[in-house]
Amino acid sequence: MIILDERKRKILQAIIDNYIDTAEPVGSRTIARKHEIGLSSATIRNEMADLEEMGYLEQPHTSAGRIPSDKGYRLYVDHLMKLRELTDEEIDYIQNSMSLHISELGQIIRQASIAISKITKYTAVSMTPQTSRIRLKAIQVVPIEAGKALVIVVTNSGVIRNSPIKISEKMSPDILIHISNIFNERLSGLTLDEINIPVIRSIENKIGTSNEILMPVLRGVEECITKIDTPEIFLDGASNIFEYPEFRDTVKAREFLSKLDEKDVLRTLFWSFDDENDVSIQIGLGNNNEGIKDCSIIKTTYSLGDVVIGSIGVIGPTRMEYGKVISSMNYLRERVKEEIENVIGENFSKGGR
Amino acid sequence: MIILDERKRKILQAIIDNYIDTAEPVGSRTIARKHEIGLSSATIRNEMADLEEMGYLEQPHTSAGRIPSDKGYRLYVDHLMKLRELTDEEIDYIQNSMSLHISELGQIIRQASIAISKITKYTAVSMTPQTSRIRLKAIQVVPIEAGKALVIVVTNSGVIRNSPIKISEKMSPDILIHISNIFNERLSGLTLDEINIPVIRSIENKIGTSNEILMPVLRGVEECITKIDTPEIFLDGASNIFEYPEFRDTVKAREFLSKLDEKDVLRTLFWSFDDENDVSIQIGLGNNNEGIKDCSIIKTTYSLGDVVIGSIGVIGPTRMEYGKVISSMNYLRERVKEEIENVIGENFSKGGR
DNA sequence: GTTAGCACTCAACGTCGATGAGTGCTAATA
DNA sequence: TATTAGCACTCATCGACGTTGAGTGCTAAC
Repeated sequence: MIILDERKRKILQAIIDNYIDTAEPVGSRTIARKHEIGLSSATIRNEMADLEEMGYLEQPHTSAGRIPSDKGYRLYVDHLMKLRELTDEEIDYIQNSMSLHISELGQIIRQASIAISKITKYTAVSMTPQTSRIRLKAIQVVPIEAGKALVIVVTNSGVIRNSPIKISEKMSPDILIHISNIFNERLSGLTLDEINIPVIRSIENKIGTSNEILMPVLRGVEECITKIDTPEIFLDGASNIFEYPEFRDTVKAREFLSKLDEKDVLRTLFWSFDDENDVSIQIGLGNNNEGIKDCSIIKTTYSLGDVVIGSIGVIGPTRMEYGKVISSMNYLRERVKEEIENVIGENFSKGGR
Repeated sequence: MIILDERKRKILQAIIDNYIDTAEPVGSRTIARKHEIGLSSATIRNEMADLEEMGYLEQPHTSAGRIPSDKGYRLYVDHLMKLRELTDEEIDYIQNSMSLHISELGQIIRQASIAISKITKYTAVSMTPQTSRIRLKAIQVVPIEAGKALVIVVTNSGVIRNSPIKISEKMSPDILIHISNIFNERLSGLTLDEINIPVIRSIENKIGTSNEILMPVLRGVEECITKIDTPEIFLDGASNIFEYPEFRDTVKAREFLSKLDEKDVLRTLFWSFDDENDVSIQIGLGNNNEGIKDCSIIKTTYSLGDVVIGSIGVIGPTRMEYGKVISSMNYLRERVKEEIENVIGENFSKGGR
């Protein structure tokens, strides 16, 4: 099935390119002049009327030019758009910000988020998932000073969390090691939601409930797990939206920024569209989302084996420079992959297993 | 020295109260009617002319009412203003958000920052200091799995940082403990800037440079120290500024938000005025600071012994509800103190020693 | 010392006509 | 049959202009 004849495609592409550039409704004459299609404005006018009828264009009011509809953008993104190569400066910038050799995965993703907000001039959102598939890898109890120790939990998604606890002053390091070993033996390899009452009981049985170290350590482990399981969301470059005329109205800007402050909304949005490709795109965010309904999200997800470790997205007006954002994301994705492999030293793959 | 006679003070207070409330220049008639001063508008007009001459008031243009000058606000804050009691809801809110029993100091301060931005409806800024007076308290190297370990550094300001390192696969836990002990012995008690080449050398001598574990651990410690020394700044409730008519202009709002994104500016501002009292106030942020020049900062600093552990501030238009913000800060301060004592279990004092 | 009265100032607001970009339709053209 | 020139019509935008009303400073009376 052919979608649109060649001429209509060319015209639609020209219109959308122009609109992305100027944010002004584009008229037939503009297209006839600026884009080398050998047609008069009248002909283009007829084609535009057709395109509107097919739902690819809209008219803000009778005597204005046309603007693309969400359907129009979709076609544009899927078939018409040209990817925009990154400039040398942009490549340099990404290289630099990704070669800090940060050791924690969350930090790498955050860094990438900052980079993409800088390069695309849109707002970047980065988040960690809340997933029951994360497995514990190691648990350690480490003495800090008399009466104080640190519980440390490491997961297979590369997250490290710690929680300070108070213990009896006369607790010897040997006991701590012993307890660490038991916790490790019983908990490591389990996913977060496999840790339940029976498992805890089995630890209690092994150590003995009377042991005064058990409770603080348990509480410490619990706190670490809570921290791991508490999804984090970061915004970078939120004030970039002021670049764009669609937010020149304070009310609009406010609604946008307030919406982004509602982390749960953002989370729902982010995981609501699928991610079959490396980079997936949601055009138009629907009517329930006052403030961001005329926005699009372009996002990518990072995994380690079959565990999702985080996700980065760019949110901006539907009139977004899709070509540029997508190229940036693709490139950044490669760099992040390399960096994660560097740090973890394991194989990194998109999904699969 | 008496500052202003009783009548002028009453009138000034009434004007500032009114302006803080409405954001509109206030005229003589408004004061005569709304505030029970038994004077006619004409008399008040004369007094207002006096107050303007003395520099406490300003006139946006000839036929408008008066607005307070920075000097006026200063007098207001120091002598005229009434503290506004917190409502039961506000107290409840603070109690709840402070009783999560978070174990890390940075998190407690962040939590307090979120709370105060919610209650005051202004933007809250929280930051950790960059100070050379922080001392290391403990260093530990903990095995995670074959070939991987974690370096953990704890400071006397309650900050805990970790850094994963790669080690030889056949490294035994005993050696790690041994190395931990040496690092502890040589580094704990030192301030960050006391850790220099000779100190490192002494560790090398003790362990022996040939030891293949030394370098990764050193690098891990270094990374932890960098993390400790990297000041963090958080903004909460940045979109609150849209509440206020002085930012109804998109340009203004944008300048404000962009300025807050420049972390170093914020840092400089924050530490540029002194903190003799629990809560200190800077009225008007000067002309170098486009975007926030007509703003005030109200801030408080938290210390543990003689080490500053963090600072929380509220930034908003000079026309700020000083009474409310100050009460909230005072109350929150008490709660944070309690919470820190809870966690640390040591005495907490403002500065002194 | 206080107040009533009055002339004057000036931002804010609404009205109104001019302007111009853009459309749809029709008739002429290739 | 497809394309284009021409024309009447629409409608947002913008500047000019007069009105309104809040507020002032000053003077004269209380």
